Amino acid sequence: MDFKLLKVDQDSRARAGVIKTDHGEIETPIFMPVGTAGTVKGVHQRELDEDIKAQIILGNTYHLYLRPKLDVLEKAGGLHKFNGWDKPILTDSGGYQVYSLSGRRKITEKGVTFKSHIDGSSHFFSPEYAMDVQRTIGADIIMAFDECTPYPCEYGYAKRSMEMTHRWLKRCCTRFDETADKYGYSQTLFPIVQGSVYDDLRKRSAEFIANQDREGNAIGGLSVGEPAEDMYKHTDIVTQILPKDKPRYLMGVGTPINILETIALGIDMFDCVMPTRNARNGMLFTSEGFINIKNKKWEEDFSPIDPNGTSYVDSFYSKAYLRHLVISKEILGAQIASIHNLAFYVWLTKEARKHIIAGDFHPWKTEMVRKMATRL
RNA sequence: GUGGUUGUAGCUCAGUUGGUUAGAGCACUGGUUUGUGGUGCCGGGGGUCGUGGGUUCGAAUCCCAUCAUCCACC
Repeated sequence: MDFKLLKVDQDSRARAGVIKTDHGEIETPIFMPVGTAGTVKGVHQRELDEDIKAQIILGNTYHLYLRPKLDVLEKAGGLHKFNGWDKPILTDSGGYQVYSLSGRRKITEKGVTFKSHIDGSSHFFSPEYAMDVQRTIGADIIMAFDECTPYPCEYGYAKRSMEMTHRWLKRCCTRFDETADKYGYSQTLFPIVQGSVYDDLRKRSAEFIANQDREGNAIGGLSVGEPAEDMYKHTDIVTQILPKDKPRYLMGVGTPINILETIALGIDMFDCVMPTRNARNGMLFTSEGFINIKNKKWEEDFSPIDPNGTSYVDSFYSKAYLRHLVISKEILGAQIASIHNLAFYVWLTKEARKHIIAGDFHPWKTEMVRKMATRL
């Protein structure tokens, strides 16, 4: 993997760059659609590529490991071959599920024992095994196995958890470095900064992660319920420490406003379930604001979903029809809304990049943030 | 025609030996969802308890009549 920084904004720390992988280039800042179980829910690979213009998607280690299971993925020749997506894939390590499955798992220094949500069976992930699993899935970018602390989280726990995540990271790096790329293309490992909402912990963690000198770095443990101001503050602390010549990935973020604000702080990569999950529930993001398509006021609005939208669904389908589909829980409703929202998210990051390069990112961002807060 | 069953929110139904402004789920309506368990979560509107009488301090609840419903038998 290779990262080239093309331009840094004069009024903020926003950056435009290019990540090169064996599965193609990624222009940053970039939003990465989440494809938990090897599929971006409700979206065809072709739509992802041609309509949404996604440059990289996510897979989830925990989910893929449980289903279809590793032997199937290995026989398929990796996730790219299995699902037909030949652009880059990043896998989350399962660290987030350690957080979201609390109650079904037990964390020790060795690793995490967890129970499958599918059949209740017990499984164990060590940092080493999380590397092996992600290599087998065939991700281009592999994430370190971490503990994502909840919010709120008391200082003592946050500190101990962060220190364990750092020790786990060492183990991840060792295993990653002593194992080979699996399917003939290069794989890389991103470490993750933790530290909850404590300035000194975030600073320490960012320094530790920076010192590992991997090809890219991530910030985790945010967007777990803390106020947006805390998210910005800690992203700010961390991006001032992480190396400038490597991509920075803010995990799990966020709303369009969160994305714009943290691009300004120097973030290059984002992922979030919001555009797809909220799409399934009728929330649409547009360049003029957001829409709850289920609202009665759209019942007889036969105008296009989003006249400014970049995807074909935006002009092809009307608000009234989409409202009908979402309310009727028709599959097509989830598909149309997901394509729309993902196309918008990718457009938003692409547009940010354009303005960073053009040199007018700051005024553009200020105006966009204002619009994004508008309920249509 | 006779005997019985059931009538409570748009739908499916709870509702104690009679006891405050009659509840739930779904539907409707508004908000929310941040490294996805095809979801959660929070709020709101909506009922002359089939109808008409009666008993009682008090009736969805007990009594009578009536209408509707379904079942069985002539």
